[in-house]
Amino acid sequence: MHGPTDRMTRTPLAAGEAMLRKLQLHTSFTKTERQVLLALPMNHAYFAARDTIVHEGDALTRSCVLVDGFAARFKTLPDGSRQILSLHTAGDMMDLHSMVLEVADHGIAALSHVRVTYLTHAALLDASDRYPVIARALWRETLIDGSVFREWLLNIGRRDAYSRMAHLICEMKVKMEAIRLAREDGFPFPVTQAELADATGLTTVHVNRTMQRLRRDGLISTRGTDVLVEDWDALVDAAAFDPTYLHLRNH
Amino acid sequence: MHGPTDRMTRTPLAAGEAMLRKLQLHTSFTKTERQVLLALPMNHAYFAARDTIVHEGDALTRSCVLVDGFAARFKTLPDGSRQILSLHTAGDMMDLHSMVLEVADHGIAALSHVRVTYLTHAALLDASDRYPVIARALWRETLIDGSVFREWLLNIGRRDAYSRMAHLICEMKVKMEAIRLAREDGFPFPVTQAELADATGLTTVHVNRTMQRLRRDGLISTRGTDVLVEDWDALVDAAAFDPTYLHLRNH
DNA sequence: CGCAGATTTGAATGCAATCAACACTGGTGG
DNA sequence: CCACCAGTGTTGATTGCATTCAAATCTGCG
Repeated sequence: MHGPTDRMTRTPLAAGEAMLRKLQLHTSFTKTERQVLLALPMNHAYFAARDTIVHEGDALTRSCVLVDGFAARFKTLPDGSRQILSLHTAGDMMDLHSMVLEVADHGIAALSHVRVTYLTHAALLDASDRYPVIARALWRETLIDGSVFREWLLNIGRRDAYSRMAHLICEMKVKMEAIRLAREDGFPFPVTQAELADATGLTTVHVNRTMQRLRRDGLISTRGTDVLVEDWDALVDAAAFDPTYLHLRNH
Repeated sequence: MHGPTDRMTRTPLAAGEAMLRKLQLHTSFTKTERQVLLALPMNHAYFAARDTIVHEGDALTRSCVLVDGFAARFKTLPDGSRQILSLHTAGDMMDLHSMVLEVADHGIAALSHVRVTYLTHAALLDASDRYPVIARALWRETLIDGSVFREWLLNIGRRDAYSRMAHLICEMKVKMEAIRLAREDGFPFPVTQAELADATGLTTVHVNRTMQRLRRDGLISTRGTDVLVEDWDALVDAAAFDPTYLHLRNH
């Protein structure tokens, strides 16, 4: 694993935009607040698929925003088995909690070629102190994060493999739509079955067979790494999916 | 289920103390801040084992603190199956996140006879606005909450039944010790095997057999509803338990 | 082409679920 | 006082979902 391409330059506009768009899904900002957020000092870095963005146990002084691509947070057991805790898309602030907790109790890995932006905790805390709405928005972002973990707990603890996979696909579709990265002919989902296995608590073999069944049943289809939902109602039904836990305004 | 005994009187001192002691496990307060926290208007209520303290989907204007007894947060599936998301002991602020998220995306149930204290969101937000340390402490509390969910995700997704039960017992022991409710001869754990099943994503039958094995292997023993850890090292080893995720100062 | 990573398939095994009783406990009421 | 009952814990037998192990395609790419 050759380290990231780390460019200590001012961030391109799009980086702040991705974060802002995401925060605006649940919070309204004034013009000033938007400007403050966009003016935060940002460094960006690129990672290749399979790179580790943050290592478990690291002490952190900055949080990272996923600007482009797919990433996952994970924990590993001494025996090497891995559990993916969450999947992330553009705009996600993946370790905002480290702003307060300061030590990474889990790792973050790139699933595809990825671009991330770093925000120092110092700058975030400063903006939070000066603008209560920003503080509240960041807090809310971490709370939604927690809400998603709770849903995943239900997913892994009580749904069977079929329902579990269906639920994961529902979640990804809704997330991709929220940030306008889903199209009529499906959404990109460049995640290997081994990674899906780590995310669902299953094995790759079983993920494979379950995905086959979802296709055979006409709920989804795939083309390359894109997923197309063929029958949303049936998928939602199979998953017992209720998007409330995502706390998105438009859902 | 007959409603709670809801007494709209000033809270007895012990209620605020329980919360304060818990917050002080990770945050240092000045005398003033402590006084502000203890002076928050509190109403308390009692519930019997099996009562529902908060219903899934409720709109919330106050958060509750568990003062005495055991409680659990849970989600249910349309088919009636239930997943317990977390177990709580004295001092836990079980739905602090509702302060910002405002709708209960899960329920809270009493596992034993229970005493809770209600804090209005208005009062909490006011105290947060005036004392940044309090705001930070409450945020940290919700972040630790999220950290525990992540560990449970690993627990349920990747550990087998034996390791999973062992991990749950390790967590409870550490939590009970942190609030000084554990003694030499064990700690109270009045949770039925059906509830343990809902917490671990197993069935009651399998929980029963797994607990038997933990006893037979000499890792734990039980007396009534008390649990005594007979071999902590072996238990930690079986669970691959690392208390970092609890973010307690003394561990 | 040749190789590595990813997907797919097959067969055998096993962990945990399911179904069904039975035992034990504490509380209730006749 | 004891019969009764509900909830909890325990045990046995059976089933099945998911794992494990192994190997055969498939795909992209240098």
